[in-house]
Amino acid sequence: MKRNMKVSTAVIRRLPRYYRHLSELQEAGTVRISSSALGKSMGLTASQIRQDLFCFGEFGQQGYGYKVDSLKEEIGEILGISRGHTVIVLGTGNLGRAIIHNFRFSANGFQLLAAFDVNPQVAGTRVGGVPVWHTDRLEEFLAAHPVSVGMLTVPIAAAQEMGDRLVNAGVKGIWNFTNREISFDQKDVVVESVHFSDSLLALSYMISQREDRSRREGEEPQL
Amino acid sequence: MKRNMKVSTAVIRRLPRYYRHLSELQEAGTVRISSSALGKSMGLTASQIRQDLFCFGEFGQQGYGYKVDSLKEEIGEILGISRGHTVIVLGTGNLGRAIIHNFRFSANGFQLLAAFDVNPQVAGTRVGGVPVWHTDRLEEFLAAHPVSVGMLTVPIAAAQEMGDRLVNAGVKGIWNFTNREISFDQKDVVVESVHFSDSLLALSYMISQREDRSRREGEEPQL
DNA sequence: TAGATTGTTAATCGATTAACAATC
DNA sequence: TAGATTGTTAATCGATTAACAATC
Repeated sequence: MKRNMKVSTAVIRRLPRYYRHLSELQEAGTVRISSSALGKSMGLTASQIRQDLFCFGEFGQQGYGYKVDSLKEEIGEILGISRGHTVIVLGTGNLGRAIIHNFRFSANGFQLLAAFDVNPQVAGTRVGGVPVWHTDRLEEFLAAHPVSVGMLTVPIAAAQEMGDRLVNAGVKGIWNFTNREISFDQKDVVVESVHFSDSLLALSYMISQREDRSRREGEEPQL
Repeated sequence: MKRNMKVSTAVIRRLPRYYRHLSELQEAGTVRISSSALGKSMGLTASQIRQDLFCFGEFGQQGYGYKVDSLKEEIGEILGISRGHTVIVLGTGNLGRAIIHNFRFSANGFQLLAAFDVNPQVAGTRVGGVPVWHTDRLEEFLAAHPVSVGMLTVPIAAAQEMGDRLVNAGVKGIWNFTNREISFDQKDVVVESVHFSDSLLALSYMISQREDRSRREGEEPQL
């Protein structure tokens, strides 16, 4: 299941997409799929899919393709879905609550252990079944529970400070939802940011391009 | 401000990051910055930044660097921030509400016109100052208001259908927060997806790698 | 002026695509 | 067996990096 090959970030970013598409195929009852069929449905080439999988091992059968179930399973393993990862949520504002309520942590191999908030009114309550602690007790909690990932949905001004507290207490993964880039000296800490702003601005750029194009085509009607 | 050059998606994805970093520099009162200083703070090479900007024009001065204010302004223009883009929100569940409350649409050049929900109890109310319409009246609304982007925070099962309704009514940009890949026949429609799942699974992969590495190093203590 | 830094072309590197023998 | 499709190496393409003349 493993080669010692350096896996590019481009490949890493595609792995969850494979996993998601295979899950959908599985739900639809599809048993086998070829690299070309999967590629067509995902907008990739068959070569690229085979090349990506080649980084990790051999998962198919010549002349047949891939079994949807087992390929999904294998990619899940590669992604670390069955490693018992744990996560805590920092900040139970609108966004924190929304993600606690909506996001299927367990479907992605994560157990959501607790949430934290600075508001003493909220501490001691539950959000979506998850206990909320006061942020003052963060280090106490981390000393007692192994936490893989801290999810940051705190105000932008608190982002780096909360990140530092997590990292100093040994958390290795930061899932950053604040619109602030954060960084750490420890080289073994991984930061994954979800920047809504970057996403919308990229969309803004793309639709602006289309607008210009169609305006040009409007001015110069097709020959 | 424009060349006719094909701009790669890699460059497009970096533009919002430039914009964000320049905004932070501006807030910090920084007046000028060189490509090497900006690169260092963003984890890019000076060459890459100059090459990226070269796609769009000349924004610096030899021997001096870039004026933070005007470079930010120019990149904002490229991203389409002052084009008067508009957006509506489909689905006022936890996530929709959270984004309506938290996300600074106007700071990204978007005016949030309305939200839509299938729940008749919610229709007619306001969320964060934004009027909520019943989804039945979506087409009526779109006929009366120019909408650049529809933001999808509906249940996964409704994603494609709501997208189709938006696109059939002329909306060109879809900001997709559902964990379902959606697509459209119209080639001038742009879909930008925010897949929380993909993001967390990529993080899961990366921390799993670190776990393996540190376990290996623990077993074979450094020579 | 001398020093710094850009704009821009050329060189390098890495990722994607193509090709095909192996084999189910 | 013949047909299909993988695993894997080689070729191509595109993105990043390097270099340097132009110039502020």
